[in-house]
Amino acid sequence: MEDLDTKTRILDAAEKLFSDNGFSAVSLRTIIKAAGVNTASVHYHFGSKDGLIAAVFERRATPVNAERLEMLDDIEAEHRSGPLPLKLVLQAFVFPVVRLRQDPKSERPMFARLMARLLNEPDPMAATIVHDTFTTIFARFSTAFARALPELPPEEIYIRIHFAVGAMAFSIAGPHFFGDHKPQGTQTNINHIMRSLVDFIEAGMRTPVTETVPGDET
Amino acid sequence: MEDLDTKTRILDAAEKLFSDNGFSAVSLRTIIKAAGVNTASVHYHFGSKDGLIAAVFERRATPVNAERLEMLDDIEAEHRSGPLPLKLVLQAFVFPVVRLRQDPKSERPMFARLMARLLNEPDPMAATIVHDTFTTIFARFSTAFARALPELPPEEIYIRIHFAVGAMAFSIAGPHFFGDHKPQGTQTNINHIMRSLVDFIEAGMRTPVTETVPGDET
DNA sequence: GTCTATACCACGATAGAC
DNA sequence: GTCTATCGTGGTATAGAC
Repeated sequence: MEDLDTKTRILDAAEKLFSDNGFSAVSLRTIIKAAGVNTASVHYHFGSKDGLIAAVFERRATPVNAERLEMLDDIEAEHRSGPLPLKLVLQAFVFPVVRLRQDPKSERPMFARLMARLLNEPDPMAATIVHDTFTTIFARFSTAFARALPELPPEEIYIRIHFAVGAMAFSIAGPHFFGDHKPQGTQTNINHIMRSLVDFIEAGMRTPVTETVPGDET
Repeated sequence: MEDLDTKTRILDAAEKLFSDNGFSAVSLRTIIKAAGVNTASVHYHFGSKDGLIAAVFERRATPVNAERLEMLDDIEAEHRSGPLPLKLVLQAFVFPVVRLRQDPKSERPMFARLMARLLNEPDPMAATIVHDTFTTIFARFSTAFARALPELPPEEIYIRIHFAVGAMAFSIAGPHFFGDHKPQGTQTNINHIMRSLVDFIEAGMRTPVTETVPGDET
């Protein structure tokens, strides 16, 4: 664990710290100490803190997105015509994010928390990273959702994808605010939560649009 | 606008800056300059940056939560026995958040963005603030949802509330990552989005639980 | 009680020696 | 590729003026 090159050691240390505490709460000096490298090495290898964040994220996002697209390819191959099964599309969207488990001690996979953190980060740099690593995913799944929900107008699908992403991100990264109100026997296992999430989103996606009320134009 | 007392001027300036840029991106020195007050006055009146964040948030959260509870009281008064209408409960939960418009220039109400920012903040201090200002709301609405969905087990309601909150927070505060994929004619009006959100959540909440798969125990 | 001036230490970033 | 020194800015603390 200590014989890896500087770059990897920085990435590993940063990944753990960022997923646990968020980006702005973790200083480069903390990462440097945890990785056991020199002060300036982060800037040498990654240019800036933002560059490091992007590198940490993209290292994991690439295989996750590849798996998402593979699963979607399989679904589309088996349903060349007619509507796609919505549940399968949703599973292809959600499950690969959770599958990658780097830290066996943690209940939730690091990449999932990392992604959720990035999605909720107000910093415009985060938005750029998200946009760049997810445009392909967004485009491919948008059309897949359109094929799974042929009666839903594209504008509504667009909005509902955002609801779905928000629900996913929050339930993955969100602190457990109301643990003191948690009913006995609540499943905190991430796989159970994600399956519950897929059911929730599926129903939300399927619901027909209600007629527009006057006075809503932007 | 300049004759207000120091405390209010700090709160107003901070509220605007925080909702636009998030908390960590805005320095106290920026707030101080915008408010035209002295460097130390923030610490005098609010103790710390976290104290200021809490004060900014609670000033708006109090009336919003009061309105939520009023609406819920009305619903419960009209349905003394039997199940509550889910849609009305959801509207009581969502709409007051969006109603408060302090900044006419912005498309989205400041408090809504502020709340969403706070919900997604990794800092434990944010979790404390959220917990303190929302426990009553969470408890009251939990039992209301249980009355609206008598067949759903409490553990599932607990989880689904988190999905709902995540969807709401993300669609309010989330940067518009994929504006370049936005279909023509998409409604960006906050009232339209929130009504769409209520439909989405209602369907997600209503969907029956699927049987548990073995190997999911935590 | 309210406000002001000033100082302190940690942070991200950079330049230049090795 | 690595290390050290240093800069500007951030949150914070406090002593003292009104």
